[in-house]
Amino acid sequence: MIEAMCDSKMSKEAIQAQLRESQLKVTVPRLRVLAVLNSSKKSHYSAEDVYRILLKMHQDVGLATIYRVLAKFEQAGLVLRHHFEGEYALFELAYKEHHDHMICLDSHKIIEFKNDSIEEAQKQIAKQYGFELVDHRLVLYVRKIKQ
Amino acid sequence: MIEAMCDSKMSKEAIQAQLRESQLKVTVPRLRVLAVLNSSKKSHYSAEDVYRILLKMHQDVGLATIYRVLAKFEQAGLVLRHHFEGEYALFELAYKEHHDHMICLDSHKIIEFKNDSIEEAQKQIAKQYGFELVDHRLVLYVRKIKQ
DNA sequence: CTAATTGCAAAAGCTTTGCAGCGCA
DNA sequence: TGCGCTGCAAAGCTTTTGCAATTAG
Repeated sequence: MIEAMCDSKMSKEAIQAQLRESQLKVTVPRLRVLAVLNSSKKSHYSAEDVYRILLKMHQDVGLATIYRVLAKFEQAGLVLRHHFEGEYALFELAYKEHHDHMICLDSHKIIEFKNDSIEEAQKQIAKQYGFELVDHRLVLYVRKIKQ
Repeated sequence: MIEAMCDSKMSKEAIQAQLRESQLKVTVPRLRVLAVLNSSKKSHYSAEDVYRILLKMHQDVGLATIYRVLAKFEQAGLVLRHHFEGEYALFELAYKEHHDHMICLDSHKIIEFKNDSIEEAQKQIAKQYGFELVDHRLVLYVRKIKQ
């Protein structure tokens, strides 16, 4: 079967390897979902996004399956789940370097950024309160500066 | 009519004033919702929380109304909406000093904290990218340190 | 071969909306 | 009095679940 690679940055073999490393069974739906997430079009997808993209490629996967696959991926640490706008979840591959997000309130564009001093400060704050930092979410809501 | 003050930190008059200042009509449901939000029990409530608390006090307000009231309050800047866990929204009064949140993954307790250097760094980052910071959400997911 | 995975449809949250009646300013 | 607010029930969305059939290892 010929699978359109969805403009993926990764070979099909590499994607299969991602699954095996995570101790996940290699199935057609999982490969298809990973191919979409790996595609270079954008990096944040809702379950519905993935569903529609696969529909358009005539590589349909049931929406319920997509939710189950994404949940498995998240559990395996392959994928991160975000709730930027609150109504629905967005997923992105986790293998990238850690980063936070900036969302433009005008264009709804998502920009990724990283700042070490903020990362470090977070750890310190958790420690101050007697906790260890497990994870965090930082989202900046911004607007283009008008001149 | 005698309104149980729901252990509020604010007098009924002060709560009415909050509404008038925001140019909102003073109605019974709005006063009741504000009384709950102002109560000292906790500071983050879901719409359902507010609904059930008012039920228990025999000061029922329709759930739909609570959602509409909270939306109005948010719009007026009286209330902040959070999506800590993603599934549902939590609301808190906005008049308090700005702060971020730390959530214990074991106890689900919500701890508020403030850190000026992080606040400042955020502004700088937005600026670097040609944006102005409008708002932000920082949530730390933590666990008690085990000895 | 066995346990895990899939697809479909149905159900389950949370939240919003339509509409008729009520209430604040 | 007039516009906005409320309640109820119904609808909307995203996400989850039950179940029988299919598939990976």
